[in-house]
Amino acid sequence: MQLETFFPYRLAITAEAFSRQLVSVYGRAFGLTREEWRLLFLIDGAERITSLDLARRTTLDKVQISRAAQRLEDKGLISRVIDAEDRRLRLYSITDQGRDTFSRAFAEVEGRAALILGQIPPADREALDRGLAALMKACQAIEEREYGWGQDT
Amino acid sequence: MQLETFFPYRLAITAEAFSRQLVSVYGRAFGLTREEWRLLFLIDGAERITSLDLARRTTLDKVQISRAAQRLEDKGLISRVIDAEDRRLRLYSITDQGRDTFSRAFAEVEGRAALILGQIPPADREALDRGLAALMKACQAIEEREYGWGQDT
DNA sequence: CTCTCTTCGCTTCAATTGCAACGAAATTGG
DNA sequence: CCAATTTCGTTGCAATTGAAGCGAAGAGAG
Repeated sequence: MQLETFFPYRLAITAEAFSRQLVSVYGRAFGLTREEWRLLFLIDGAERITSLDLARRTTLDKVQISRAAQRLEDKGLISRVIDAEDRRLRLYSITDQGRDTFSRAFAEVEGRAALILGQIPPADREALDRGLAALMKACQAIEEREYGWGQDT
Repeated sequence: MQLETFFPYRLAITAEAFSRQLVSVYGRAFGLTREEWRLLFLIDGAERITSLDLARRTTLDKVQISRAAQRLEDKGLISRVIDAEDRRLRLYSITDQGRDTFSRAFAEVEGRAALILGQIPPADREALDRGLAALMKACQAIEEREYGWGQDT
């Protein structure tokens, strides 16, 4: 078996290559890490959100969220306030500066993504979208099954 | 824009989820990291290979290769000898124990991958394969273009 | 041959990351 | 109402990772 033709390997390096392209945009031009980028993305879209929701909607754990949010706050892109109803929680919202930064970064990231995806013939692009959706569904099915079993098979 | 429907994000988390499934196999049952797994894969398939070739055929840099190979050698899975023709180079080869470990790990990994992919309807699986190939090609085209330009646009 | 320049692999040091423990706040059971 | 337990966010510490530097080996010019 050749490594290069092994499906899991092809998937991994392709996803890495694509991701690298986008990181080079929001990383270099806007100084954001991948975690910061994702948080900013969610907070921008949700005008007041708790860290529980952030954790639920990303694959980040609470420590990663705490540290990334800290950095975003230091940069003035988001603000955090203590929830009056449950004082253990923090409510996140985006600042004007954060909104501005995000919209500019998003435009560039989307442009870069479109540049790459634009090179793919429409039929292949549809195939990619379709296949990816199917794979994600299959992965979720397996993860749930494992969770149900509660052990490692 | 919803993060969950943003194509780059879907690609990233799907690839991560799939990869996590496989890491849980070769990681837990065989104690291999992803780098070690990839190196072992290549060395098993090539009965004597230099680190230059290993670097060329993975996305690992020379330090990652050096450290992963060190660990593989400590575990007795590979052996490294100095190339007589160019004494700066190391020649890697797999040991009997390494071959045995790899073949068992590979069978399990492939089984897990097949378990997931088997849940996908054949038509979607073909779409995935086709779309992924197209995306990889597009990424390579962009990377080469950048390299040609020699700068960051 | 000798001197310089490059390449390869390893090591060292700083930065990043992940795990576990902690304090603050809320919930539960009596 | 109060003590015990749970949950949330942060911090401290250890392990992993990345970047720069170093010695050994080879290549090329004179």
